[in-house]
Amino acid sequence: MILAKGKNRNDLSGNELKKFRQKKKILHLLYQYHTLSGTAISSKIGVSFPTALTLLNELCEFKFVETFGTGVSSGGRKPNMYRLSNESIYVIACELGRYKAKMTIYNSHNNQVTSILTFATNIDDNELVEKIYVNAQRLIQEFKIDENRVYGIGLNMPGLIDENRGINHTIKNEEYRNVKERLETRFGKMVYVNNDARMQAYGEYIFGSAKGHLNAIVVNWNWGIGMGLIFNGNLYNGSTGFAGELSHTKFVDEGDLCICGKRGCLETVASSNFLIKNAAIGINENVVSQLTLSFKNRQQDLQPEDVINAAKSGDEFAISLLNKIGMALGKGLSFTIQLLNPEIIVLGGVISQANRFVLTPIQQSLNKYCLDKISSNVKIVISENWEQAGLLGVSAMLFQHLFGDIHSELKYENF
Amino acid sequence: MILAKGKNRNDLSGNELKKFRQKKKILHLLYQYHTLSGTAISSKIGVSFPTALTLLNELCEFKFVETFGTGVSSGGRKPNMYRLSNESIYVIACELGRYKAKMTIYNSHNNQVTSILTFATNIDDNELVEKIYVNAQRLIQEFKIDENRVYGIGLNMPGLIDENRGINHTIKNEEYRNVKERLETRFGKMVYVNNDARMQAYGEYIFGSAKGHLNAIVVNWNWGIGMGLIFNGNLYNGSTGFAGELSHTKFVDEGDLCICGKRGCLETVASSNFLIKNAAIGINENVVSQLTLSFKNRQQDLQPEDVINAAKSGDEFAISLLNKIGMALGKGLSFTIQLLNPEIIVLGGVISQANRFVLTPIQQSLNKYCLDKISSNVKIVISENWEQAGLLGVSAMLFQHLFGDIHSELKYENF
DNA sequence: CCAAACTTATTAAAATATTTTAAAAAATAT
DNA sequence: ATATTTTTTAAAATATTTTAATAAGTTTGG
Repeated sequence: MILAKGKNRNDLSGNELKKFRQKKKILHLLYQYHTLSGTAISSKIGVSFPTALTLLNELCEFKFVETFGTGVSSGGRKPNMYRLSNESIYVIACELGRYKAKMTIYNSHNNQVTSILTFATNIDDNELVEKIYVNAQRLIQEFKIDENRVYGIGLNMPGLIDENRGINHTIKNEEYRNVKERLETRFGKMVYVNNDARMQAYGEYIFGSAKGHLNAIVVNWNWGIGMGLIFNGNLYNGSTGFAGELSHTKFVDEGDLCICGKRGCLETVASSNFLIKNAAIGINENVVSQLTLSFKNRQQDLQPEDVINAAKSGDEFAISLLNKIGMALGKGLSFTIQLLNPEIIVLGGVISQANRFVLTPIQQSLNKYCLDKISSNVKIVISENWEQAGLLGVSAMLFQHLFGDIHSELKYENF
Repeated sequence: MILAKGKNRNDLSGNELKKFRQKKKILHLLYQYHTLSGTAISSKIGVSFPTALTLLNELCEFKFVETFGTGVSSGGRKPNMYRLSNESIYVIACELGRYKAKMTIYNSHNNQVTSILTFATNIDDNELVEKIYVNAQRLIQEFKIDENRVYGIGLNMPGLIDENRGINHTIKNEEYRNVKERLETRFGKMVYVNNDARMQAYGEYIFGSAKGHLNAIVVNWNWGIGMGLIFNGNLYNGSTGFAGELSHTKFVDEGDLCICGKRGCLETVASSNFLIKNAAIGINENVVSQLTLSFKNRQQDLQPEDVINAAKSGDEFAISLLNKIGMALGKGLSFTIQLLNPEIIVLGGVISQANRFVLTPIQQSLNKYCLDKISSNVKIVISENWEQAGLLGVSAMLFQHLFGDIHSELKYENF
């Protein structure tokens, strides 16, 4: 099932290689633009119309591309439109959380073609790769996907990850760190691995609230403060995969001890940690609040969602706690904005659900700490489809790699 | 003098356009790699060797390219090497400072082909464009440059600049803000305009201490703290051209008033402002120091260089002042490092000349404020050719645009 | 150290592919 | 209804790639 007739990619002759590249370019264009006319394709890949048609016909023959009605014309014959075939290319997307993984399969129109499968695992699970393989097989079989049409596996997971080599340095057992290589061996397909916050950012950029904004910042606001950065329309990893570690910068001189070992990190004053810790203190001091009434005897059950819900029903104590972490995150964002001058900041994660109870104090902080002419141009919004952002991001990234725009081509036996 | 024989770029036929693009690609490759063999070029632009040779011969005919000896071989005939012709393409580079402008001309090997001309002007000078034109003509005539071979003018200047439209929003008189358009009209050639700190950063990235480092930060450390950012090998402007404004972030809660109107900006504690202000205070208090001896009766003459020189000769007061601004900048850089995980930070500008007197306190700050696993990978170095960085940067950027990698092609009547 | 075997580059021709041109088809605007 | 615009198709013209032969080196083995 390949773009060039019955040959190994490694011994394509010059012209076959040329056509192979052109076809990949066409697939990439169709992925990006959904539908295109023959004329549009010929001009975009820089060949004449008859040549473009020949290439398109061959792609149709192999079921990668199909015609899709006619397009609009400004006075003249309507053009035939082409799009990627609905069942041409699938990718498996997997998101690994602290205790469980989510998995689903997307087609080249970024439509989910299976349900979302969940299974228990974690980044230090030695059986991780095997579990991913077994569960992928379950999805493939249950939903009758043609396995030969599955061209890659994308995985996002917590930790410090080298995007190119697909190594997760946070995994304790050194032998299991090379996640990409191990998955590639198990599946025999292309694999892409990156950090969860960054893939959520990419998902928001390609499909979500940051769509169309070339310079965007996406915050995963929860127990930590993950940050994904999009610069000039590209995902930014940093030189060793640490970009966006705002969470562990010092904001309070002699502040609380942070899990990272330092004191007074932003995370200690602007995340769920602060929320729960200070809610507990208040409850112990019998502050007037719903939270005191509900959680006095079961503080260990208190979750960030509970504080948010209390705030939404008007609880002043909960509101004041959210106000504090909003101000604190706002201060952190103000540095970020001054340094990076983004178009948009998208907030996701549990705390973002507090909506105006955090948006207002964030804005107050920006007013205080930013130059007006910089901060007045940045939009701060709450993500609308956070649950899928990470899966969609990893799927989009995989398609980008498959179509060869990012990595050097011919590295994998695709198409 | 064009790549395609005697035609206007706007009515090139399909195949002529194709060849035009291929030739531009070859020029770009030769600009990047300096010399290449025919085989290398054919594989890099994706055509067969005979085709590449045809293109190269045509480029040689028009004097854009020349053969340049033979290359190395690992067992076989030595290849003919090609390079850009020494006198094929020139660009004018101009750097506008507070009170004067510097100008010179580079060839496509980034060699200066004229002296550096200096003339008095400023960003609010209504005669700016005319002065640039007149002085460019002087250089062209004095050094007998073929004016038809000058393909563009690059200008870097202070202020908030929209790179694409070439508009400097900091210019007071609105009618004179569109610097790019006005220069293009006057010269009839391609023009590139951007902010000075960013062009210095680009210069350091392409030719200087940041060469080869895909993620680099370049600091212009003087009265302000300018910052240029390189991400994934590309210059980053931010969404409205404000990227790198670390200088005006709040670092001291109730600090000194800054020129920006806010209080306690980094600039008030980490720039020449702090140095001179606090040196003056010390001198008034008759602190034991060379500076007191030399400047007691002429404080208005005190320059940052004087403090640096005093420190170099062992003056403890001067050393302590430099130590303070080093610690302060270090704190600012630690946020930047945590957020952006760069490979290298290059320091330029007057204060960087204090070398170890500032490098040591900067490092101390990083140790205090950064996670070790992030900061341990970043190199902090002093620029080695700061005086030319801005001119070289703008010249390199212009060549990138000329060869069509960045902007859409055919926009200008080049080649 | 020299000749034979092996590489790699260049050139010229034959084979193949692409672009151009022109004509037909299908739709829109006047 | 006719002229205009745009797409599609097919043939002719042009360009590119392949192939094969030649040239110019390097390496190896006697």
